[in-house]
Amino acid sequence: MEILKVLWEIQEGSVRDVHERLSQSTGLHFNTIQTQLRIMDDKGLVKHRRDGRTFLYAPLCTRKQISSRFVRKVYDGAVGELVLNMLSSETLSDDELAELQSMIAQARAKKSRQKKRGQ
Amino acid sequence: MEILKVLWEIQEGSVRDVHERLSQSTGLHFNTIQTQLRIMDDKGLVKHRRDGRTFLYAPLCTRKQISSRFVRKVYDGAVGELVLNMLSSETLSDDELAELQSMIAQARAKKSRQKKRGQ
DNA sequence: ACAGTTTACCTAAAGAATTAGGTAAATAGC
DNA sequence: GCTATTTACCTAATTCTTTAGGTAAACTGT
Repeated sequence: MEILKVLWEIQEGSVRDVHERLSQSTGLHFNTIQTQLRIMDDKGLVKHRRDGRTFLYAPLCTRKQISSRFVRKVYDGAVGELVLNMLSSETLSDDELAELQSMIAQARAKKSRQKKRGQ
Repeated sequence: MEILKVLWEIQEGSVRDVHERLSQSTGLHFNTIQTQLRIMDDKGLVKHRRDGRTFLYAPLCTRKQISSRFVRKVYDGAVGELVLNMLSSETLSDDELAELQSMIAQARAKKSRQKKRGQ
């Protein structure tokens, strides 16, 4: 997960790039990151391309995909329940809440347009 | 996860109870469920009490806790981002969206009351 | 009382995850 | 040209996960 987060941030990077950003916080060995990236590559979580002698890794899965998988696994897909849980347990700033409201309003508007078009 | 979901549903149950509800869908052996429950017990995910000769297991963690852990792990705690992602990628009915909106409105109202009190 | 069932408990095998050591080739600095 | 560094690649140890077999004790129905 930490590796993915780095790749999401830097878009693409070598083992060294990733290792540099994780070594202070995790203390993990260069080869550990290298092995993890290879395994993640095998699993299709990341991809790599050659740049001269070094491999540049890039993420293949997004936070969104991982989150969708989570919702399916834990909530059987009931996103509403997850959001409800998060609203009641996590700390959200008023700005964030306001943004969420407008996002939802947008989603509803879009939905109602789709419905109209369908009729 | 499947075991936890059963326990959340039935509150408390024996290995047999859990196994019965999972055997059709998973085909897992009774002892497999038993071992998993023991391991989950060791890890503090569930607890058990004796009822005569049989153990009754009950969940110790909630969906909410698991979700909070997920948000911390994947989003570094940025719940808003998760919700945004879910709104844009998952299918929510208009009823659900409406409910979310009112939940958020409630959360904002609560927040503004707290702010007022703090002043 | 005895046969069959249910249970906790013990054990373990196979596979995946996590970590990192070693090596040889390429490269860069002097 | 030679030393030091960087890198891919190979290997492996340790731990965790997932699954289930076996056993002995308790219990149940007859």
